[in-house]
Amino acid sequence: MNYNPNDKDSIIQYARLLTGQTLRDACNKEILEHNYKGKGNFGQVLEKFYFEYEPNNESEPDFAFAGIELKSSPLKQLQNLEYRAKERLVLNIINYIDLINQDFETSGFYRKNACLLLVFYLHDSNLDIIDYIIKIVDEWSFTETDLAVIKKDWEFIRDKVRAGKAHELSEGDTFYLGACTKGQNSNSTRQQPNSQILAMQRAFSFKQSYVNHIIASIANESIGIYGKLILSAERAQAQTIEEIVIEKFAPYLGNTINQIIDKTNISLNPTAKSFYANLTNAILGIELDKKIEEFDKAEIIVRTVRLKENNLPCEDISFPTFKFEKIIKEEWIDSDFKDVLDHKFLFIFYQYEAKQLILKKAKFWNMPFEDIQEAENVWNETKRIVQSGNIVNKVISNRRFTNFPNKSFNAVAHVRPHAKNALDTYTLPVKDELTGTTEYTKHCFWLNSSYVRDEIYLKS
DNA sequence: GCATGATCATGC
DNA sequence: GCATGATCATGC
Repeated sequence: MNYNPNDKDSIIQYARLLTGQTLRDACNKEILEHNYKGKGNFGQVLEKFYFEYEPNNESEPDFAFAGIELKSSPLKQLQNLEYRAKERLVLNIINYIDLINQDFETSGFYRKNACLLLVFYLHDSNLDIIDYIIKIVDEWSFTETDLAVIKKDWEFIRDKVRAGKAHELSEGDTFYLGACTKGQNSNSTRQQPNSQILAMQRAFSFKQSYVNHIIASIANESIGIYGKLILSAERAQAQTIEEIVIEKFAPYLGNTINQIIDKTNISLNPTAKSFYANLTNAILGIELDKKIEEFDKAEIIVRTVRLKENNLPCEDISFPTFKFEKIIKEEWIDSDFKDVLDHKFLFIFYQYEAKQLILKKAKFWNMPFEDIQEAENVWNETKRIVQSGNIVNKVISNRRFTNFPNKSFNAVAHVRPHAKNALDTYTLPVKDELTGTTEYTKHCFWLNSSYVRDEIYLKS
């Protein structure tokens, strides 16, 4: 070995030598050539052939004596050549049985991950993993403020498992630390305490955006201009992000938009671009040109909804368009639609009263388990329609009506166009039988306005 | 007044 | 040029 596995500085110095190299360059060539058979993942090869140890038991850090856990994770490169996390950073698998009897400070999660040695490599699907270029290597541990948020996330996950709801866990439940699914398919299940229902195997993980902030901090680079909601670790220990945000909204509930503008002492043009986003920033005390660090790290999707006097949103809630060719190749479990529904949302409701918009409610929300199953039905039906080649149901005065699941198909979501115009299309994998067209107006999934009213606005 | 098709406007 | 959040238009 070229380093001392019991000495933290020695481990980190040795790890840093990886920067700019590939595993093929950095590892002992004879050992690698004799033992690497083109199988395994990057992390395993890194452990075996660079650090030259066999993966150890699950509950202790990889370098137990030095208290360091080795983690490697892929990067992608943006058009402007900056690096971003390609995916979430997966930490230890959750043992549902053990978890419910733990406290955060003495938990397996914290013992194992309190100090991480991070190795980020540039992913390239054309290359063998031992030819990936390693870009960023450094030790990292939680800031005090983030640790307080993560502790609350961890406790939320533990308490849900305690309640016998491990099978209902969602990444949208929590802010920075998620319980991500781990395993090839929905057959990767485990027993859970306090329920007979088998639960998907899950692991603690940092959300992809959170990993970007880690990368920025260790690479000392900026990924944007941010304002903070939480100004001290003490605040993060005392209150959740949710409580802090709801508290900031409270003084403005019942106010008209003009009253909010007056109170926050900002100048906003109501017809301007990101008017509602600016108003939200003003209420939260964030400068208008800044992104909100905590929301970004937690991948919170903020949506402003205008309600009619009868509580029904003026519009349904849209999501990004899907590609017809892609959806037929996806499985639900790793589909884009499920991914977005596994996020945490902040809904901000304004309601028309006597033609004035009044701030009524700010609410954090993530889709309940049973509704995600409903959304799955919509997704499955959509995939089926695309595969069938029966997109168009009828054409009436040049308007083409489709067979995609509509509002009466499902109480949660439906599919509708979402395009620049009717000629803004994606290619169809199967030619449409009725019209013979090989491309179709871009569509997306929408949350039904009635669902938003009943399940998000009206439910306390 | 709702359901569904169609489109706008901004920012990256 | 396109993705995204938001909104308009038409017909029943």
